[in-house]
Amino acid sequence: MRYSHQRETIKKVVYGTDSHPTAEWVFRKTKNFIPKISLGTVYRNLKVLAEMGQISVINDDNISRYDWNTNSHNHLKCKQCDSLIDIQLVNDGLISNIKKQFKFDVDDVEITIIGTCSKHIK
Amino acid sequence: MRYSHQRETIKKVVYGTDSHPTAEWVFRKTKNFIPKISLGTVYRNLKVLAEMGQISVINDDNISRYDWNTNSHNHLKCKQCDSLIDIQLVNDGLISNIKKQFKFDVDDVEITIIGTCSKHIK
DNA sequence: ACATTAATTAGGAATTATTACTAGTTAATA
DNA sequence: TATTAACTAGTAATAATTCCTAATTAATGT
Repeated sequence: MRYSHQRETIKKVVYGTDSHPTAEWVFRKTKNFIPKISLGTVYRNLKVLAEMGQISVINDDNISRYDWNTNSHNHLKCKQCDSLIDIQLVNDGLISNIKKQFKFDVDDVEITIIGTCSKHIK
Repeated sequence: MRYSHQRETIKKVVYGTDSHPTAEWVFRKTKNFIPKISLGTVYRNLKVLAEMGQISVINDDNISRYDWNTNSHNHLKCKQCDSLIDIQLVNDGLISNIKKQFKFDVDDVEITIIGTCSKHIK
């Protein structure tokens, strides 16, 4: 894998936010540093960064969002502001239970809690 | 809401499978009963059925899948065969914990366990 | 420094999933 | 049976993403 200024910049952009941005958002932000960058380049590099395990991909309402946090974690999703908030739920035993109960080899546990965040509870 | 033969047939098709089908799949199946049905009609009715709470929508890898089972439940997703298997995890206390810990009003908890199902473990 | 080369890019076309539009059809009601 | 508003088929439009290709560029050897 050759060095690429575009890829490094895209990576920095993703690492610079907690907002779980979309490709489009990363594209707009990266344009501030590389005005002629193309959207295809952003998509391609987000994909390779994910494949290299340097960022992770979140599947939110049928659009992909990206996250510098590659540790296993969970999300609160607020219906009002559409924001994703990182949380860490402890599921001791869950994985081994699943394995026993369903003979299912667990790679990852995706948990998203849908609701209303503190800012939007009236 | 007026009766519609198309909508009833689409509903029966979704209720007739455990496979969490895509709109495309429902379209193909429904064509066996109504050959001239259009894909737009399928999408529109899947949406209204979901709005009426008669089916639920699952967001899987950036495509929508539909489920007759509208009770809160969870899924095992096999990477090998791409199938979704219904399971019921008990999260006693999870919701009230989230509420306390994050001041977050929970509507729904989405849990998907990614891995390899029994058929594909070697 | 310079030439070689294979990876990478910009820009645009293509693809996929989904929604919107419209003239014609149909279920409900009187 | 006539009226009418909801619904449909067929197609165009949109949104997110991937693919394609000629030009550019990072890495390597000279």
